[in-house]
Amino acid sequence: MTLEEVAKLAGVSSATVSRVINNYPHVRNNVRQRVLEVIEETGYQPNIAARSLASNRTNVIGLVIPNSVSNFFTDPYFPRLTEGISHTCNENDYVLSLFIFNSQEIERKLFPRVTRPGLVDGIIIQSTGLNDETISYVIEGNIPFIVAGRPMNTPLASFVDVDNVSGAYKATSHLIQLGRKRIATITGALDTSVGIDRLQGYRQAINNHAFAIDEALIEEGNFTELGSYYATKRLLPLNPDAIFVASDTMAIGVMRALREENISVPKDIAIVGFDDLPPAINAVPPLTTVRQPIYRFGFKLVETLLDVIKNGPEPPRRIIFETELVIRESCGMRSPVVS
Amino acid sequence: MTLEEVAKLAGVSSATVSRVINNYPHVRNNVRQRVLEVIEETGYQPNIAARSLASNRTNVIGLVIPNSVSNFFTDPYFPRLTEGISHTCNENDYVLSLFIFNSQEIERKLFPRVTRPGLVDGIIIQSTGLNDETISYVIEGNIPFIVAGRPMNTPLASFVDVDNVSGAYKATSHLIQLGRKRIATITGALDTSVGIDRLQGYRQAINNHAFAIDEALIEEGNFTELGSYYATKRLLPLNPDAIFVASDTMAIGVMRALREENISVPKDIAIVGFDDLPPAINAVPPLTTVRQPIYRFGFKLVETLLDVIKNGPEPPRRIIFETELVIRESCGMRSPVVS
DNA sequence: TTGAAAGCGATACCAT
DNA sequence: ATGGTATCGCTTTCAA
Repeated sequence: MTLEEVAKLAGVSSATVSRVINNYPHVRNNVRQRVLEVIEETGYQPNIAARSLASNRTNVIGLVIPNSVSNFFTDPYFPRLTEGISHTCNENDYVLSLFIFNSQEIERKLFPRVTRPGLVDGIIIQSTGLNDETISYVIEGNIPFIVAGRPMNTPLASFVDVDNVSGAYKATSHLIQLGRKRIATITGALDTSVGIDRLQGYRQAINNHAFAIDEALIEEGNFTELGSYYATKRLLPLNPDAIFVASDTMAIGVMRALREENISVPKDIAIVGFDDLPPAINAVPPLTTVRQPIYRFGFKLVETLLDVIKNGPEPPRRIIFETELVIRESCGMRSPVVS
Repeated sequence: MTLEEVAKLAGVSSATVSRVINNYPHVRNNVRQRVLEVIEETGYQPNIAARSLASNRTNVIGLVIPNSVSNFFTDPYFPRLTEGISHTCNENDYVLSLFIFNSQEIERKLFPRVTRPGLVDGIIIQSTGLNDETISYVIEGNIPFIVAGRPMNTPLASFVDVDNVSGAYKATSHLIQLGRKRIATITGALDTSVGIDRLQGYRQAINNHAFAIDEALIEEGNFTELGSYYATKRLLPLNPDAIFVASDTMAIGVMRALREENISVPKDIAIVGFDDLPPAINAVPPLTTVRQPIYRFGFKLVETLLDVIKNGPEPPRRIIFETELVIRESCGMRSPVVS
């Protein structure tokens, strides 16, 4: 069943059918009705490939996960983000294609295919921070794109991010205000902007409250539960009384390590995480954390990308979401209301 | 840059360039070389939409998550599965499109779009068990498809599944052999084939070992951590000494509930989970569980779907993976080797 | 408001 | 082994 056949059945030209399908204004109402009836009866569906070829738009956007994003499958952050992206695509009648590059080899080989003409209208690329060779691929590909997370070394790129610095600042300041003195941090991977920014927020908070920063209390994590578990073990001999952990997933690992050593949270060590994903609520004790609007983040990525596709890359869009400290029990201060 | 232009630059016809690109045999070697050089120099990339239209193949497969799959964003099972699917698509030069339907309303509205001609060559659809109206949509769509998980009420569909019955049987039998007498189970959602099959395996094991089944010891869960947390609270008054939990994610919720009540695992209550995902290893104590080959599962889904696309739906393919009991500490029997 | 017709950029058949 | 060309099914001018 093609446009042509529908046109014939409705007794109009294929151009008119096309107009009806695409909701063009200047079609007489009874003609529109007749065409819609035929479409209904025949179950006609337009051929997407033909439409793409003729219109030079695919109505597909790609989500690219570079191989350097190591925690795509272990951190619930990404499924949640993907949900927001997918939902927003649906609402805009776009299709989402997923490009996950498991290794640098695959990435090198396959990346050029992502930017082939007639495949996608634009792409969302997960930021990886330093060494972002992926972003240079995209730029070469000469295709509209937007970065999820602050890209480094790429001043002209549009991106959506949360204010990781201020989020980490809030978390750390909170621990300071509760009277903690030896506040450690387990960072994210420090070759990512997220990891770097959250560490910077920690440093600023410590500095602003006139403590000296003890570099030994800074342990690099890698956004995994296991990594932070070991990082905690390394920290314990230094007797911290609080830890700001750069993700909820990592905070779970911290709590596991502390439980093994019979160290009480929050009495002996207070914990604040980052993300506010389900593991935070389900932790024992429930985790105080920095909430970021992940779903809206995904929504905004798509919305902004569609804007870039439509109106061009200039000027670069820079969208930064604020975060919110969610106080539960792991920081030692009971929340005034149950959250 | 188009085929035509490449042809002109190489001094051959567009048909020949097409042959070179698609690795046809009968092209003289020096001609092939010349064309490849021009492609290299110009950075030519074929237009996917045009190719799809002309060849009537898109080289795209769709992954459909019906709205009834409620745990897509909370269970690490799905990211892992998606990884396997994505990787296998990459290897076969296919693109993966993701269709997540968050609500029945969206699903009804959007499903017909998935099967529009020229969009995908075939789809993988996550099974939801009973009331699989989604699968009937696919069948109506008249497009090659394969079901992830055993479909119910759809005898003719090809599918890939794991042997959930025998997996649950192994888990429950293990608890019996360890001398547990009051073995409860927290099931998956019982409107899914996974939930039903794992419960059946539990029943068979109890029956075969000449216990009577105590229906009160069967609590329905919904594959979420929180759901099993509450299910556990409901079970405790019945004094079970073991629980077979139908997923690792749910087992985490069980352990949380037990910890709150100061009930020791495995001393007071032994636990066996299902899946063998990272949370199982990271649990305290490490979780005995039924391992299923999730990544290979994804691989096989794609491989089989490509076979269906190529060779037609008949006869229906039925692929069932075996499972393996992984003994850790939550069942009360120390593993002979550290795993 | 509608129709005719020229593309869009490949593939694949038919010749040679 | 190579070229010519019809064709895929739609969109989008242009003219009426």
